[in-house]
Amino acid sequence: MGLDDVCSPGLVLGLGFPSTAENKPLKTDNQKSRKPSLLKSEQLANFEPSLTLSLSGGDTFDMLVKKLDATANKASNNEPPPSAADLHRQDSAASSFSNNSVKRERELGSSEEVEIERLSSRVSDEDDDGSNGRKKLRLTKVQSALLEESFKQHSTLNPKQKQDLARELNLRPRQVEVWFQNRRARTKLKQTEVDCEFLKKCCETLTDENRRLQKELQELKALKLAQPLYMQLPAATLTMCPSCERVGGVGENSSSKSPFSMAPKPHFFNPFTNPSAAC
DNA sequence: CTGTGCTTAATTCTTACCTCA
DNA sequence: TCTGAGGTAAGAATTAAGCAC
Repeated sequence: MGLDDVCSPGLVLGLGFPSTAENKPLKTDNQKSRKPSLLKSEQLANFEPSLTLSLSGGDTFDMLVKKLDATANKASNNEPPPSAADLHRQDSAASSFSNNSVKRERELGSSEEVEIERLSSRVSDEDDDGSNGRKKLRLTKVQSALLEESFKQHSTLNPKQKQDLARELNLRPRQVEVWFQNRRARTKLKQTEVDCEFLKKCCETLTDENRRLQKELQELKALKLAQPLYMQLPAATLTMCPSCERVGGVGENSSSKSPFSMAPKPHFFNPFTNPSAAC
């Protein structure tokens, strides 16, 4: 791998962002123009150059969609999930419910959402074994897959999307919301790790390059001192600084006839490809 | 069986932004 | 037009359940 492969001239710490607008979340009424900070975080969340959300278990996308459709239909018909294991997990998913907080109540925007919340609460009340410890929900594979699919389409949800997804997954909107929140956090963490690794590599490369150039400089200095004055820098061996494109020594004011003339540099300055640190 | 580390659902607090009086 | 209060959504930090080893 060459230096250019590791560090391109366009190196940006943010690693760039996709230009597509489709990943942007739909704005809610209260979010008509949510501003620079949000856009920035959205972009961070959406930018996953090396992170792909692949389907697990070797399922093709079509297979998954079929499975999800079937599951959604069953959920809407109150049919139990397919396997015994899934049944168990689904049950725990439906029954797990932690304490209602004032804050959560406040979050419930529509009456529909309140109704869903209330129905879900009912389930938990029925299953309540008397302990107040919070039960951890374990999402089924199907639920996770659908959430992932949805996350790929948009990393944030508007209230309607949340409602629909919650209904489809037989979860509370709050649970869908939390899942997306945590998913964004994990994405960001992963991206930070990737960025960190990338920067480490860049740092190592620069260090090596710097060491090499220092060595080269020392050698040139030593060579210069060792040569008699009349032998120093014959015109035919004059070298040109590729960085500033000026000929050092004798050919300084050379015209267009100069054998050392070069075409204008087509690239930006690149610390990884610039061969000379001595000028 | 127990301890440990990891994953992740859930909670709490903070921040940024918006609306409205 | 400016300002402060109140509300909302998202992120950061944290807690804790469940699981594998």
